[in-house]
Amino acid sequence: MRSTVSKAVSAHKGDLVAKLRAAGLRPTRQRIALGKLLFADCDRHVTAECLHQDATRVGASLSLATVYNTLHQFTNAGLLRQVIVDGEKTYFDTNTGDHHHFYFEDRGLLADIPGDDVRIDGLPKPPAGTEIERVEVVVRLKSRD
Amino acid sequence: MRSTVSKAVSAHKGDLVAKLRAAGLRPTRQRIALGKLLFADCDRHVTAECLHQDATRVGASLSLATVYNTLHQFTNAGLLRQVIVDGEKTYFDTNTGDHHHFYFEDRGLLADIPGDDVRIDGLPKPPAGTEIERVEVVVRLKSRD
DNA sequence: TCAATATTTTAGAACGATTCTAAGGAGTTG
DNA sequence: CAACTCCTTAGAATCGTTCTAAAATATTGA
Repeated sequence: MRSTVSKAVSAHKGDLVAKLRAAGLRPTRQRIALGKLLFADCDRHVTAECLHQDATRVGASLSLATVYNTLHQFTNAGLLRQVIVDGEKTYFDTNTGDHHHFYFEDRGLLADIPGDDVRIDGLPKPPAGTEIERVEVVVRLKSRD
Repeated sequence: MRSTVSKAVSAHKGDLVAKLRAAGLRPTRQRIALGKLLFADCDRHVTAECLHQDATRVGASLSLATVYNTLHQFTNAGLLRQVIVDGEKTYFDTNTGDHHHFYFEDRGLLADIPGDDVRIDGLPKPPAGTEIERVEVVVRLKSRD
């Protein structure tokens, strides 16, 4: 038995390697470590900085530059999606499906709103020569005193 | 009838001074110059950098730091609204009413979508202890080839 | 009007997230 | 294993934005 970390991690190492290969990315130690953190359990919303901390905490030693590179490679491969809600930092969402977000401004945290529940009507058609790439809804929340 | 939008600029200097005073801001040369650029004609979506260029172009000489300060002061006073659609830079919108945006990703430009036309249904209620500050819809556009 | 006081402006330094560089390390293929 | 290509990395560089503290300007009251 190799990994004591969990009895049933949802992303087996084999799956992850296949996933990387399918994306044209070599399954390096660093990418596997990050992939495990990102795709093992439930959906996540991470920044480069916090993923780097996670990795360090788990004992994987890799540079911040690698985290940035990897997040972008994963995003280009369609494994992640970038979410912009805050001018300071960029978030990456492991949920690449159609959905929207709650943003907790106080704490700088994101949470998914399932896309099926939300309907948007009355959008004008896009200006000539352009087409819609995506419609993003962000519900900005503040904590109530 | 005070303002003929045409030859007379819609924001008379006097109005602007009153507006600044009402916001608790002294009507300095710099704030008046920026106020004229921002509130004179139609709604605008500016970045600090581009407003600074505008000001320079018009012959008002002020520092970039002042543009930043002023944009934030105007925002705090409710005269502007901040829009975040791009990790690189922050936009300020002279339309402070309820409305949404088209974002032209190629060109980095924003355009208003009147809020009345758009309806959003099926939003879950916010988590306990929080309340909605604002719901923002961004329609990301790409130019069609 | 002028002096006294409070606010603003500003140049330049500082900052923080992100990207770049170029050199060494690691995965792959035969 | 050799040869090749791709990846990682430390550190420098970038860029938008904020901070600093000193000089400039607006306001107030006499």
